[in-house]
Amino acid sequence: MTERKVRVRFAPSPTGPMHVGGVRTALYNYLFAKKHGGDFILRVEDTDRERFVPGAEEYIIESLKWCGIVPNEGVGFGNGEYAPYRQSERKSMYRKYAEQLVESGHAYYAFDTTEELEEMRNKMQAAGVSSPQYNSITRQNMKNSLMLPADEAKKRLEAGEQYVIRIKMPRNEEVRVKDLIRGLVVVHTAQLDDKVLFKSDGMPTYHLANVVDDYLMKISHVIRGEEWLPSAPLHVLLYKYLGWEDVMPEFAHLPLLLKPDGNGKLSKRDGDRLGFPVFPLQWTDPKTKEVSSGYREKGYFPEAVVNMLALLGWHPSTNQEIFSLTELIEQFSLERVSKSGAKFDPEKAKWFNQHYLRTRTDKELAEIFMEELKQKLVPINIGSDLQLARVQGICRLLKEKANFTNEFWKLGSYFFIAPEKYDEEVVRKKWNEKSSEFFNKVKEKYFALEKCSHDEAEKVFKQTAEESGIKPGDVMQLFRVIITGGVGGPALFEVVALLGKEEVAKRIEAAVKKFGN
RNA sequence: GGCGCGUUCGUCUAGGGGUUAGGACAUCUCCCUUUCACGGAGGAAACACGGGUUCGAUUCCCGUACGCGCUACCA
Repeated sequence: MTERKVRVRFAPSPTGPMHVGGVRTALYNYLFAKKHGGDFILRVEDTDRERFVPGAEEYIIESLKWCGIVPNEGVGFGNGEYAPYRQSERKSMYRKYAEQLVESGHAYYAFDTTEELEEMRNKMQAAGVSSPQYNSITRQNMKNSLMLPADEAKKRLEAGEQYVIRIKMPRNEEVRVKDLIRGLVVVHTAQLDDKVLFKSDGMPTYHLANVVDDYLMKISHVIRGEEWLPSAPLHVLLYKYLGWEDVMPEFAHLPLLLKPDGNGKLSKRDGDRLGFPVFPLQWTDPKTKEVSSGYREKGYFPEAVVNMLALLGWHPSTNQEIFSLTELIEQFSLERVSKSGAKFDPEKAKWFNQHYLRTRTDKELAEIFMEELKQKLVPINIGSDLQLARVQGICRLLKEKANFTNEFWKLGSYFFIAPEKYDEEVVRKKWNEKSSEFFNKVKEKYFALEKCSHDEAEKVFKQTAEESGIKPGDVMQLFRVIITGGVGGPALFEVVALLGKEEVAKRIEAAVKKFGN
């Protein structure tokens, strides 16, 4: 069994946008597969038609692509040898396995209607049973092929009566599930119920479909969320009853992603409430038109999201925090996945993004920023190389100040538009009777310069100050306010150089006009 | 309620029978700096509780508490 080729799958249900917890599950599957030279498969588990949401499948595919978690085979990724990968398209394959289980005595037909099931539950609750189950005891009072006379069950089947197939859970056995993260988990079948395997609409439930597909697709490791741990014994039993025990995959149940404040599973609402995305991509609900924000649209880099998610529940033996996807593949192991749930931390997510922002070249950032500038209708000549070079220069300064590229405009709009408002406090404190004369002198000297580089600009400024008997430090802040309107920002003479002497002159004139006398 | 899983700084975590319990984010102080940020230095900050086992337990065992998950013809 250890000789088997590693094949893992990510098997989401298209019931809505996949959130970051799903992305992390996909990521761990991907890392594990790549680490062992195996395959990563995307299988869409759409056995529940009621909950199907249009666009959800496309959303999942696009999200994986954006994150760089690319499956070897599966829906949207060039179907492979085991196609189809959408369970709705595999519908015809499941019935025979369900029937095989009936024949071998491990499952049975049940004809109970929804009303009858409800009645049974109500009765039992009235009798003090808090969560009634359809199990080895209660099944004796229900309408199923185990209790009905043999010919009646057959008759009902032939008459086309609606039925489901349920597993015949043994009365008192121990089921042992070996989990790569949690160790051995032992459950008694007395606690388990006769789960429906095959629904009356001809579709399998998750439990059957999952086991059958994993078997057929030669899946070697099932890596999924912790919410599946309670049903893992059922799956183990299914492998046994189907005669597939020797090729049963290994299980690894991942800890859950928790909400940043308080406790509980991270949910869609948390993002809205706390103001950070829980989805990789922006999503518009097709019915309500409600929009949920996404990491991509919020300005996160996929590397940052992947890096952050990788460390939420997994840790290498070193203190390394920054990982490329390649490094993650090299170092990943299921043994180092933690057992407890991880609270999601938006602040750390921001820190990761800041890191990756600084690793981007000025040119890459300029390309991103240009897109935004176009939309802002900034009067710059987008097509020209000269302007690209200028925006690159701006990005070089701005990337040291920002966490996200979408903060560039807020941080650096003064590169494109002269300030309209000036920091009042600085003006009030620093502007005096000598200011107009001093800045006019600076302006003239800049004009005399052939090229107003940042070195030259600084030298000239300081010289002028000295000549006027002013300490440079006393006018620096004022100069910044005249140029940018505000008090913070990149090295001032870098800004001056990028703006050019004509623009600087204009801004000095505007300020002198406004505050002079 | 039942069953299962979990519990180290505020958060993510390392560690593991004898440690000054380590790192990162956040926070605070200082340095750098014309500003903001970056960067650097430092500070504050944790083994849920109770019993065992042991010379010694945060680490192993058992309970308790708390949290989470599951308990559908949903996945």
